[in-house]
Amino acid sequence: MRKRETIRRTTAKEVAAAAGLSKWTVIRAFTPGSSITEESKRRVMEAAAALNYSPNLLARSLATNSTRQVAVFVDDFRNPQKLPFLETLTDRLQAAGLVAMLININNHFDHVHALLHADQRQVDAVILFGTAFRDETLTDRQLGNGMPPMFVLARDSQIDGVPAVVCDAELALRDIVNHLHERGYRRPGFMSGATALSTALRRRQHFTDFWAEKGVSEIELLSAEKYSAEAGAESVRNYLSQMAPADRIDVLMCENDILALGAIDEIRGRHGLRVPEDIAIVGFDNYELGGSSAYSLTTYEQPRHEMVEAIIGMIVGTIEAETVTLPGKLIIRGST
Amino acid sequence: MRKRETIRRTTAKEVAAAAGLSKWTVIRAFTPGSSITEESKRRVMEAAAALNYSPNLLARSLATNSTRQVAVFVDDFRNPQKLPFLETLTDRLQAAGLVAMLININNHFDHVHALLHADQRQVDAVILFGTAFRDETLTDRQLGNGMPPMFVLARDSQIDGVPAVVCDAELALRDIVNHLHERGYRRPGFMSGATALSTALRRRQHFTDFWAEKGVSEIELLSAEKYSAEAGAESVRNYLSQMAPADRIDVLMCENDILALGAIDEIRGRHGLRVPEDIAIVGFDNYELGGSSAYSLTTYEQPRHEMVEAIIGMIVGTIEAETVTLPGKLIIRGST
DNA sequence: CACCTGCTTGCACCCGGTAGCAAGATATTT
DNA sequence: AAATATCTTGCTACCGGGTGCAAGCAGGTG
Repeated sequence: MRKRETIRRTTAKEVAAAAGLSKWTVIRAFTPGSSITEESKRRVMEAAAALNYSPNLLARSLATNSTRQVAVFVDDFRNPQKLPFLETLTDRLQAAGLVAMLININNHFDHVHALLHADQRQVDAVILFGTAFRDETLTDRQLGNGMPPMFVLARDSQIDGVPAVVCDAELALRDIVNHLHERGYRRPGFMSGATALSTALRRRQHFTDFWAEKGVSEIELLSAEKYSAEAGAESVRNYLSQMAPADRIDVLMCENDILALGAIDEIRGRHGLRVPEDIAIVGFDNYELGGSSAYSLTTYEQPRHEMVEAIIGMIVGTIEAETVTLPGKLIIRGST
Repeated sequence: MRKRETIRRTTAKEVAAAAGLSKWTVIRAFTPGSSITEESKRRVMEAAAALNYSPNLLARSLATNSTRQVAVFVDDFRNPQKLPFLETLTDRLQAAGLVAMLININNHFDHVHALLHADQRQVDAVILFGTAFRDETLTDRQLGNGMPPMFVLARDSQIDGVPAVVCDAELALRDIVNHLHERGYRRPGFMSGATALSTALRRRQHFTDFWAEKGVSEIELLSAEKYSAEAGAESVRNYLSQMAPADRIDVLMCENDILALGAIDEIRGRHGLRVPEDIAIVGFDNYELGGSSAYSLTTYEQPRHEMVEAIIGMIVGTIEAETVTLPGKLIIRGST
């Protein structure tokens, strides 16, 4: 680890010697609310400043059985929406005196590995950010037995007893379908990115249900497999090549903005069609670039700050609910 | 911390009792290469499995003075390029048995705070990812005195003795300028996102120098203050509104793809100009969306994987160099 | 001036591991 | 079979703090 082994950090004991007090008094000076005279505190602080001392959080964590570290599991880095979420999440965690351990869940490092690792590091909580265990994985009794509490962010929890914070999908899809219906669209399509995911299924289900309420029962289903612009484009390409112009959908809702942007590119570029005149497009997430004049994408914004505050509330224990569902905001732009 | 205080994890001592051995033997069973009989190891492993034991990495870190945690400082979450970099970085760190602590540097939590915090958590290294201390901050003697080793990723180091891994800016700008010159452009402009940053200045300087070699000494300088599509668009808007069409630049190099995408939107949308016919555009980073047919942005790709491998090599000590400069790749598309 | 109260301070022991030594057990040599 | 070499195992001490108790000390009271 390059040099680190040779590094000598000052300890409370050394500060104590310098200040002519015991190490416990030094620790008290650094523990708010503990009983210590002003005079001793001053002497400790002077010595500490001279020696550049600060308490070893590792040792403290070991003794107090609380690390104030939170593992954040992420398994999909393709969605740029993750970045502002990570920004808000790290910011609010830090404000709450916590720190994020970012764990990349992938083929080499799966959920079970990651959870075991996080547990070994004694994290205070695990945030499953946009990811969830598959049901099968759960048969492992790795869970429960003293594992750190888990929380799901921005996706439905699939595990009993694991709370989740989500954007209200029912409200979102109702708003979207109402808007599309008002605009006069009647032949809707839905593009999912990964049909196995519960969030995906939920959005699609609500989309279908609300259209049914409007008397539209036929929903064209496209599937992109991955959440990337190319995948979105490819999915549209397949659809358009199979479908006679007269039978085409007049509006396509994409499960997220990235798919939507890829879809728009494909519709305009390779097929020379217009958005929204030939096919209208709706996304989900309000990714910055969708708002640019090139795309002007109608989308739905998740209440990022509120969601992050809620999950932190769950972690620190001020919120008890099992599931927090927060309303987002429909952003109407030129693509519909 | 919700429940965590009541959680009881099994310790080596308890496993020892169950297996009828001492705690040291239990620990040996979990320490590769230590001297222990097959029989004892089997008994320990059985007891450990039954009790669901795994070693406490916190305690180990305290005893070995090595946490295998690396703090990653990020201060700009606007650039989507950060996300694939974070993906690669976390993946490779995990493969090396390290884990990333993601720290958000912002107004509430500045570099000095963050460094102090990282140090208190005994991280093995700090990666300044796309961020660097300003020179003034360094007058603090907070550095050096046993602080964890720091490494700068994707930006020039501004601190003596702090190694950096960067994409070769000289090579990149030479390739870009050669390409633009070949294509026949002769009136170049350069848009920076934050002129205070050394990386920005460096790219601009090379751009200017290589054009000078081609006999073009006048470079129009635009400034966007921030790295966002809007900022890029605004900067172009200001420029176009001030400049008579005849005097305009014929190619604009933007410091990164996000600025470039904003610039393209603005040029096409509000001004009805064509890219590349009226103004050609070059970006930097090869952000996925720039490759879409809507933008088809000529750009330069940083060698992400090599850069990440290099910085990890520095951290684990297999690479000694002070600065590693790696060649990237010019991606020529329709915008030039 | 003795006595009680309450704050400070030092102490033994603990958190859950690691390091290195020495005794005990086993294997090898002569 | 005795002596020696090698491997196992348990132990003490330690990493750098935190906890609860008891002694020390101050101030206030009768």
